[in-house]
Amino acid sequence: MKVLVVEDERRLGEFLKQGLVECRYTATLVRTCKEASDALAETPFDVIVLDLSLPDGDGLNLLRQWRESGFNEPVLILSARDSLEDRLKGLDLGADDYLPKPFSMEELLARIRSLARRQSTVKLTVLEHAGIRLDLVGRTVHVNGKPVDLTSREYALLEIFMQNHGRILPRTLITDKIWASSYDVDTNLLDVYMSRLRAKLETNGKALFKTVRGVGYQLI
Amino acid sequence: MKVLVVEDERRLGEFLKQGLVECRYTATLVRTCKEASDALAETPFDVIVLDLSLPDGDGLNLLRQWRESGFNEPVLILSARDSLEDRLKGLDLGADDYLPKPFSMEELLARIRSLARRQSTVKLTVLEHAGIRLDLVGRTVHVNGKPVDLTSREYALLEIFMQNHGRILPRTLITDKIWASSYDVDTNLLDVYMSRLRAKLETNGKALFKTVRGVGYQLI
DNA sequence: ACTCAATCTGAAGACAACCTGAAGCGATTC
DNA sequence: GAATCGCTTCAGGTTGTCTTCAGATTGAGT
Repeated sequence: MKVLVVEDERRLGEFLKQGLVECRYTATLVRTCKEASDALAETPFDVIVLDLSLPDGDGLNLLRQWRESGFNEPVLILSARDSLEDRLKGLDLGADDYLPKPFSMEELLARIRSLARRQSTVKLTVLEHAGIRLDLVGRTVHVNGKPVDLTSREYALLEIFMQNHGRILPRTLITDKIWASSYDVDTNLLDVYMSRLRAKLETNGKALFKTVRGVGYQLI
Repeated sequence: MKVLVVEDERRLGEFLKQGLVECRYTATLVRTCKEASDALAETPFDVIVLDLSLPDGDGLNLLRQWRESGFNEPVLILSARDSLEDRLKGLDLGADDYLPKPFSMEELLARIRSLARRQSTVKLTVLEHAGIRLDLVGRTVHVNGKPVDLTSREYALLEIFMQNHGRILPRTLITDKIWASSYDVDTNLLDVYMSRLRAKLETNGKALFKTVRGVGYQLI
């Protein structure tokens, strides 16, 4: 999780950076508008903490510039100006949050967590749905608490479904992911593997995978 | 842009709703946890404004429940409790913003805009109209929250109507898109499929598709 | 290097879902 | 009230999918 801190006052900047690092964020500290834009152009960040008063320009202008050129990273504004108008202006220019000084480190961290959570579509290590538990790290699968042995192909297939449950996945989309590009369209490998997955997972009789004729399959 | 307001105090609730409507949002006002969950299950909202003290439970528990069951709509908490701990708790339970009472309507609107803006980048994949929800990515269809199975022809037909709802679509325009150019004009395939779509979608009795004699059909 | 087991692959028949055309009935227009 | 257009139902035909099985391939252990 990478955070960019744009803050010209050295002591506050270092304090923020240290607090972030302690919470296992990767924090980058810059002091000017120019440095900030350069850093942003170079690598993507998950959250940006932006102070408004900067030596070479106004933070609000910088923000407007970013939004106009398509940067959509979540921005949290940090400011000593706490009039209502300032807050409104910041939010309408594309800020995602506005924290008036003075603030507690705890609250800043909570708000960063809130912003980051939304952004990252939550990189979970365990997928769970419809009684199926799939551990991405351990590569294990449990159905209703009981372990199930899957071969690597079967596992890859299930993972695609678990990460897209509810959606109807076209056959070509699935085969592209599992058999790379060298997939012969005339073969019925996918049918065979769907049959096996069903046999191993649908133990209690009720269907987990729905067939959509002419299109593909759906994990309900 | 749809906003769900969960607020039990009637005067404040109406005030919020009116303010939102004046800014051209579609606002729904509910007063209890149960009503809120029901509304959310039925249709998706772009932003949810949640008061913490509700007659039938705590807003924070409600929020936790939602997040655990996969609702990821942006939530803005509205609360008289403005201790730091409350704010932190709310944000870490999955709230996207926290606005202490008393607040100005202007600021609430600015924060809602900020939340909605972020959300709206992904929105184009779902068409919604007349109680029908059509997910273009997942290729799924829901009517009043309930999933409906459609064959590929039926789905293609519905998609045309959803992307042109309100318009009167000539029969030839529809058949050209679905049966390509090799469509025999003497057949009544379109009639057959319209009949099937109606049977599957018009469950509650009221007509969704209007026939325009001699011309075509219209999704109201 | 060899053996053995597990997994992967391709083919074929059975099966079921969907598509299609026709026919009878109902509704609307003139 | 006749004619046209649209609605609904049904059965045959087509096509996609399911299942099984045997041969090929891979990988681990000796």
